[in-house]
Amino acid sequence: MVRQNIKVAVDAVVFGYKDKMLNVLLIKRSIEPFKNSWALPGGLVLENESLEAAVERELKEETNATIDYLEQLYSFGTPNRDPRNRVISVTYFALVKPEHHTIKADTDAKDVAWFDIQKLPELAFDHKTILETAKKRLQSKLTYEPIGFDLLTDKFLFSDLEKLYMTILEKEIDRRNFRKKILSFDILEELEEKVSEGRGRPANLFKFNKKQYFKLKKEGFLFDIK
Amino acid sequence: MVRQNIKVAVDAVVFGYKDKMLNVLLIKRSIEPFKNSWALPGGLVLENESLEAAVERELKEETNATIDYLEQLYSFGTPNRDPRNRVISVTYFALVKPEHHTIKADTDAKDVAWFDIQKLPELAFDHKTILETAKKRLQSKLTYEPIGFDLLTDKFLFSDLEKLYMTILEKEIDRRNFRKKILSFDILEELEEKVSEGRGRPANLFKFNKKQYFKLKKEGFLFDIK
DNA sequence: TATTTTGGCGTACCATATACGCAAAACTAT
DNA sequence: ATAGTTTTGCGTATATGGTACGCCAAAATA
Repeated sequence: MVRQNIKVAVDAVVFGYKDKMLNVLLIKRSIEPFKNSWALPGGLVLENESLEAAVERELKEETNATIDYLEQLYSFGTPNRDPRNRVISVTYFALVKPEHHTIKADTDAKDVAWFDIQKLPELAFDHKTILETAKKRLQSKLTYEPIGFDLLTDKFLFSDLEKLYMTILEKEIDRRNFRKKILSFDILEELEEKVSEGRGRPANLFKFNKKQYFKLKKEGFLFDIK
Repeated sequence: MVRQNIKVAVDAVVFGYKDKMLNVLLIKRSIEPFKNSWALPGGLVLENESLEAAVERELKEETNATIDYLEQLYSFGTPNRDPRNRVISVTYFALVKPEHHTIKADTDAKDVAWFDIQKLPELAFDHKTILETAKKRLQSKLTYEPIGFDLLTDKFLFSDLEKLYMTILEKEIDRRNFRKKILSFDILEELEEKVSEGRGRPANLFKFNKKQYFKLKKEGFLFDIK
């Protein structure tokens, strides 16, 4: 076999929806290169570990995060993306619900933090590119798969869902048409509970019915929000 | 840095549209493991070569193919997908126009061949899975990007395009509505030339206007065929 | 000359997207 | 209290685009 000394790493772009803004989970590097820079969580794959297992392990080790959605994003392999060695990185795209937003609560949390996607610091390596790729994936996927629910609490208000879509897609959405469309899919469960948020008419809580969604999907239903 | 001995390979699923059927380019393995099995073209990435350069080099070496469209597909990294070593494969998705269908014409061609996707032989490693992933990508991408033209000759008949869509999407398409839709996009150039194919009324030749497509895309146009 | 085959244009209908009016239920200020 | 404001939730009208399909033209074949 040809002599080859390329290392294989995994990196993850972990999105969370916090304070009505899209956030990303970053870690502060404690070693060179890019010491003290912020970077995506990740690291080298172990000898006998699948790629997915590697991401999950790194996220657990570095951020203690609980992941609600995970999928492969893209592989980055430009020869000099890491100044030390040739490293190709298989990147992943992850979503975290608000109930899992507390990260590294057990140890000191100064080296891992959520960043509003609008106010990002300089990132190590080519992580800026990776993050932009992930953002595009999130935006397009939001329109044809119900992944928005993996960024909200189990019980949520319709206005939350609507604001999430507007924030991530960066455009205005007509409240009434959006509601009509989503409800027509018949994948939400309307709960009895009502919530009053200070002002305005109290709203009903909803729950995403995953089971129902997969049933409909199998029958040919396509989730589709313009 | 952690000790790690994982090899990095690239493999390509190369599609061609031949005899009104979707074809894939395969090579016959001359060494173990899977000696004499058919497999996707590919091989290990060289130390200082980008992933794309590696695919292009392997395709050139193994098949002498000229590629008209290339994009990354997915990375496969299950620990035991290669019985020898841990190998992760970054796979690519490629399209070849009919004018570039002749492969390995300069040497003996017995170890590389086009296969009708409906009549595939057994494939080495996890290449069957990779091919299925690629086929799904082709089917979905065909509906939202004008990649069908990279499977046709520069000048083509409308009926060719229509048959290509029906073949790849595996469904009937209404001739008249399909024509109306595509023409409404204003990305085709109607040539003066007419072609008579034996029987029936002679048809006009068309050309895909790539420049015009990118201009419209930049202005917000979305290619979309149901 | 009649028939078959493929090309090309046009129209009618139906589903869905989009725009937007309005009342109910809470809070706030006077 | 009462009027004004905010947010929720439902409904309707209209525009747009998908889909079904009729029809004729032009060439080859029988």
